[in-house]
Amino acid sequence: MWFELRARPLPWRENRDAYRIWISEVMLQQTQVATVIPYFHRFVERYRSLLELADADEHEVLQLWEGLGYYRRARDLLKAAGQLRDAGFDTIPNDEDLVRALPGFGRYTTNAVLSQAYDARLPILEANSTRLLCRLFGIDGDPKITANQRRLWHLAELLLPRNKSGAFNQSLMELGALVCKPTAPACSECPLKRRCVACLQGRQAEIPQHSKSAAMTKLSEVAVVITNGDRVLLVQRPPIGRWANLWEFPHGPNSDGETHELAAARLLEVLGIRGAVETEITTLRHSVTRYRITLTGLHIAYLNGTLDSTLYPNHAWVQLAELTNYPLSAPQRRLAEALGGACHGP
DNA sequence: AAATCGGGGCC
DNA sequence: GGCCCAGATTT
Repeated sequence: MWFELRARPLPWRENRDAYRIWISEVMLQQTQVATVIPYFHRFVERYRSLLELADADEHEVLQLWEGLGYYRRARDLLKAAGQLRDAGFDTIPNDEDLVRALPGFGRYTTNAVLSQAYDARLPILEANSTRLLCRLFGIDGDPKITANQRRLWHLAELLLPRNKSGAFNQSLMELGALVCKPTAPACSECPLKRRCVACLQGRQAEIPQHSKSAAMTKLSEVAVVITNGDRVLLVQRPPIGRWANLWEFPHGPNSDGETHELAAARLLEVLGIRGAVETEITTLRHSVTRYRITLTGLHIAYLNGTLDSTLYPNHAWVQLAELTNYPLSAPQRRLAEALGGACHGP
């Protein structure tokens, strides 16, 4: 009843179209409601139904997705739509096992879509309901650890009412988003205040406990060293992009007057690579092209230092000592160790 | 169990 | 600048 009174009039709540609910749920993964709303409008206006989406051009879908991030979500959306169309469906069917097997449908999204569209009696657990349940039941420790995940999913299932499970699931999230907020929860207006362990004990600020992230050493600049046998290449980290075998370059010619397509080709040539590497070129924004380079059999190390150009072919003089203190991920560390002293120069 | 994928909002 | 957000997939 709290939900019926206080629920926000969100665009995907206008009806119970499983297609629209699906799009909204995927967009909402790791993305806040306010951010999603304009994207949702544009998307469902361009592709009004599952069948329209199934026939869509991937490049166009990705363009509509620009700014949301996690572009795999958009690709999986298209894949799933195609699979459903090929199987003869014109919308998301009310079939848990079938839907769960589609790309992009994990436990949360499957249950969220089917409960909202069809009142399927399936529990959900996400950021808002996690916070709410942790406080309500006084669950200590990091909610992300496996044991607590199991407890929380179990609770979500236990609490699920016989009917109207869709509204119930959404009310958990809505209450978490509007009242049981991460900081400064509005406990005075919470319908659960008399049954909430955290509220009764005044421990709202301590629950849920957030895991302490690893200490990070600050970097002014970062570079990458790639070796293939006796060939070594030093590449400056691009201004955007993350730790991975991934670089992004702006469109158009670089400072040396060569196109970045050519620069990428030169990079591969410097490394003496033919078949071992594939490049995948995607246009994300109009200003950025992404090159995914699969570095099979190559060694990569990451290191500190300031560089002033994008590509430095054949630089073997970089000191790996500069690697110190940066908390490399496990695969990065393995690569760095495998590289060993190969980069020690004069 | 851990790593990866991102961009925007907020304190 | 660090943390958070309607997670899924891969290893």
